[in-house]
Amino acid sequence: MSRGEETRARILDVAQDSVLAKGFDATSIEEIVANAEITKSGFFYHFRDKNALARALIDRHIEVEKELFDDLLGRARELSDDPLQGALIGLKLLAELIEDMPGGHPGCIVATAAYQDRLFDQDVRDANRRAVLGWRARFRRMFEEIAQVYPMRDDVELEHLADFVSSVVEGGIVMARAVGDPLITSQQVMLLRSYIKLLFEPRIQ
Amino acid sequence: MSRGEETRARILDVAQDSVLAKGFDATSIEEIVANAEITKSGFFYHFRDKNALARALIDRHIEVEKELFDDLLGRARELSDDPLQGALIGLKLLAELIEDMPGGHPGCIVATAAYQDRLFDQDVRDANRRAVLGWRARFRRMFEEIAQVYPMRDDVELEHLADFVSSVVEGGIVMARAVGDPLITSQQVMLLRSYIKLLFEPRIQ
DNA sequence: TGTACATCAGTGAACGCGCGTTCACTGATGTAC
DNA sequence: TGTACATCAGTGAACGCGCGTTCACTGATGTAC
Repeated sequence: MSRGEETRARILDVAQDSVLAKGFDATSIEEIVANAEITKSGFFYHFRDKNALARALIDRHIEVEKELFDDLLGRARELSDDPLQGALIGLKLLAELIEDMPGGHPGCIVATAAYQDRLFDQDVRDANRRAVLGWRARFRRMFEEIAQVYPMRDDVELEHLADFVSSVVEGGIVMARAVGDPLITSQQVMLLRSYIKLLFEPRIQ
Repeated sequence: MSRGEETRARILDVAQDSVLAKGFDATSIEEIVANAEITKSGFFYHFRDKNALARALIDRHIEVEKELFDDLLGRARELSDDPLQGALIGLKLLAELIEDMPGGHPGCIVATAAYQDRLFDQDVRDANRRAVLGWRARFRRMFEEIAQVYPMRDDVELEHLADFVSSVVEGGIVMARAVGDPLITSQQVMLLRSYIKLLFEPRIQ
């Protein structure tokens, strides 16, 4: 990583912290450059304007999250050949991952962008939309594999079910923040896991 | 309602629209007073400062949401004496209510406040916290009544389950906004309903 | 190996605009006698 | 019923501060010959 790339990454790091805590508009460039220890004009060397920063934050978020899930589901798949058990293990790993984050899940910039969309230009909104549709496709595949092996106990659309994963995580983050209890997010993920179990797991009785 | 109360309500109405669309900080007082058709100083007659507006928005939101749920669960209770059936009917009514909102659920200011909390003073954060804890208590009672009659198919905490209702709604709103498909929120509520059904409903087989 | 030039990764000062807030004032309505 | 005063619900002009953005410049590193 060159000096320029390092500075750029540092800007994104400190910007993300502030954006998640206060929202995009309330995060001033002045504040970002103070924390990143450069000058204001240094910021504008790396980003054409504030919108370009938003775009870069979302793009990087997509990248990081994709790697995280690849890793998580890959590990889960190693632990079980069965797609249902793999998914259940994956969700448990996800809950543990979130639980172990100091101070709770830092928040999702896709959610902040969703609640501030009239602020951003079409580019940013598109990037945001693509991120969510990417999650949908990923989890849909996961549930399709399960549904090929196990009958469903209730008649629900796999696409809605795929979105349910994202919903519960996003909602769980909002709840954790609102109540001030970081553990809520992982508890909610475990309830999602309970649903998947009841929906697909054959009854032993 | 006196003239002053009408103006105050009009200010809150237009402010809420903007806050949900762009976030609190990005909503200027200038913009609010333009839409409410008063002068800027008229705004400061009704609110001491911008924080007082945030506080009032959250307080009113709690009030409105409480009435909405009282009405909804009351109607559901009229349709069935059984607590489980009542809850399932209530969730279905909720999904329909959200589905019928033109342009989708307008969003939850508790969620925007959750993602911008460092902006607000302790008063506002407390109001926000109380709102969410109120929901928790309400849904917890609902699930306790069900659990007294029906055994649970999976061992989950009723408190977490109560939060799950809020999580799914909040997450569903985020998803609907991010994807740009207003129907997602009600679809997610129907999945929550599916979970409650599988979790409590006795098997017929 | 030295020189000339180009690119990279910034700096420092200045800009104008919009924002939240204040303050002195005002017309309309309500109340006491 | 009329008058005096108080309160309500604002108006209009001005303020200073912080913000995003621009622009001319600069030292360090890379590249060609």
